[in-house]
Amino acid sequence: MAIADLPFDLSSLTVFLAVCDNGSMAAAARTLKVTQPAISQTIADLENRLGTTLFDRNVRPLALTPSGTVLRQYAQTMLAEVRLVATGIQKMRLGRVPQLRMGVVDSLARALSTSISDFMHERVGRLIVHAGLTETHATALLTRQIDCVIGVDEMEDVSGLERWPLFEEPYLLLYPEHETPPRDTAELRDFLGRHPFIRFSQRSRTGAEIERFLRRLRIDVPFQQEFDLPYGVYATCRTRGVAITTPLCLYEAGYTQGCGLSCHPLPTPAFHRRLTLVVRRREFGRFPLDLALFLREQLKQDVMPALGTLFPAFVEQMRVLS
Amino acid sequence: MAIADLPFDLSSLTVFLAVCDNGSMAAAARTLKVTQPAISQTIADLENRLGTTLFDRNVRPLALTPSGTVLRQYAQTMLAEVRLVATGIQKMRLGRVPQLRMGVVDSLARALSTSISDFMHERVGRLIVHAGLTETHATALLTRQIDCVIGVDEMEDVSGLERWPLFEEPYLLLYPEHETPPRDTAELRDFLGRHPFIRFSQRSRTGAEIERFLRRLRIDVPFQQEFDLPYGVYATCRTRGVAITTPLCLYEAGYTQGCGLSCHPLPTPAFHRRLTLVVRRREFGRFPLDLALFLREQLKQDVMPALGTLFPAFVEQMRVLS
DNA sequence: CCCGTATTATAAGAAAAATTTATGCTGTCT
DNA sequence: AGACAGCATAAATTTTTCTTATAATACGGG
Repeated sequence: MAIADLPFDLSSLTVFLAVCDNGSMAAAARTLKVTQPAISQTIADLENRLGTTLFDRNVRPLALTPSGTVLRQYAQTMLAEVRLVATGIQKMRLGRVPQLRMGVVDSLARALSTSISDFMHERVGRLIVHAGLTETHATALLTRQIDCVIGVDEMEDVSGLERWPLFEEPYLLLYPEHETPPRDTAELRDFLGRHPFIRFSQRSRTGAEIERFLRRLRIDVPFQQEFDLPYGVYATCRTRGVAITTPLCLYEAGYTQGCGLSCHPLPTPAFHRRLTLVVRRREFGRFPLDLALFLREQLKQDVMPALGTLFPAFVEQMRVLS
Repeated sequence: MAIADLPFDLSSLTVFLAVCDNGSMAAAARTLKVTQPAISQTIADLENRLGTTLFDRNVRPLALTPSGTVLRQYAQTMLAEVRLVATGIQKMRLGRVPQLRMGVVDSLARALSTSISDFMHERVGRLIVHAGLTETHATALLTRQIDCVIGVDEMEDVSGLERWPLFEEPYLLLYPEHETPPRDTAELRDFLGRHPFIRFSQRSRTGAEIERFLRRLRIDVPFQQEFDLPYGVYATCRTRGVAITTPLCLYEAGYTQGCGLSCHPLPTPAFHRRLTLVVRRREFGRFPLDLALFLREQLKQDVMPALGTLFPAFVEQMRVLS
């Protein structure tokens, strides 16, 4: 039984309008592909619930009563609104969202912000972008303070999320260009021991991954300074120090050739950073898929060429994912 | 299963709003007096049909998703409209009708028209009154060209109608006051033979009933003239002729004492005319009952005193019915 | 006026939907 | 870590809706 005590239901209204439009219950039954008694009983039940007669059965074709005439108007309006509601919800499913709050890691702000703005303009009523660390974004996503995250996926063990891989890039050593870079793990350990190590915040996934990498190589590096933003790490290295970072981070920080710093691959095993679009499952229809496709295209068309120019030694290791 | 393929139904919307308002499915279940799984399954089905998630179940209390927020607005509006529709139909049930086309026999036009106008003013959006003969009204009622009839019931054998008896009055002989009225059937036969008989249209129930009455008494009267309207019969009698009519017809025609005509009871058996309100069954809720009660009151308060003054010999035979 | 055809109403049974019962899983708080 | 409240799910039960069978009624044509 229906939980709610309602004077009618939408199915009954649909049947009622079909009878009005077709001129008889038998014809309405044929149109709706059910039997004629199904229509007869549905109309009788509707009349019972409304407490009034809707059709005059003593003439052929059926005639509407005054109550029936009034209900017909209401019913047409109401069913049109049902379609509007469904269409409105479906627009959201198909990508149109009224408000989107997104967390973007610092390293992508410069690379994507202009093109993201264009993409969002026709798809999102209101866009709110939070720059910051993935740790903060992860918490905010899980507590529904933001709706999606672009960054290093900090929530691989969390269910109920959708993930769209975007980009993969290698970590690299940033060092003064007049130095001789290390060629193996032993030389790297020695090299990092002889230079101040500037590291990313441990609250960031990137910083945490770098620490894990060094522990795997049994390199215990006392860091001299720690920064949240890629620019902070880069600017300090230009004064004194070395860092482990990525091409995108450097691109974001404004790195140029001739800035007095060089980039050197790290010793194996390969060590990469992956950027992912993360949203809660099934809340925005296909919007996240569209956004991911768009971001990949922007990375491929705009960002990759710029990175290729700046970091020719790393081109093979930077990939737009799918 | 519901015949129509709809994106949702009103019951599901009601459940959805109850969860929104109560903050949890368990609380909504208590409010709606069903079990918690009933709510859970209803919401899941609604989400499936809309193709989007409405609640985030990974936090407590439940949080609405953006789609859920949008649907909540729509749902509140739509259910408010359902109540409006039901109220609108119920107003009709309780007596408020948008348009009423009524047939009123000629003999009642003067007696009731002013007070009917007042009564209808607050109950009927648009009133259309057709004066005329009951034969015409009966046909129009059965073919839905008019909605109710006040007059002599011409449709006693027709089912599907509601009848509200209003008034009963005697037929009487209208004759020149200088004549000696007949005292029995034989004298009546002789009397009618010696005077021109002015009769009501045979298309009217009143005319037909009078003919039947005379045939029962084996009085074969060649009529001189026939009129549709009571006034036509009355005016002609004032010139020359006699007629069988009723107090209300005379009242309608403007009969006054001193007009040169007198009224005489007809010989037994008693011969009465009954006026009835007739409508098609269950099309106007209680409106017909209200109208009948009102008409009876008007007949009692306004018409009966006037008739009592004009026709003192007939007071005992004129009755407002119930 | 009668007959044939189409339509509507109704009873009973079948099928589908909705709800309940039982129970396991998950989130939150202490 | 444990207790408690809430949500999800499977299976059983109940209710609703539809179908089948058939009778009653309206209408048009002969």
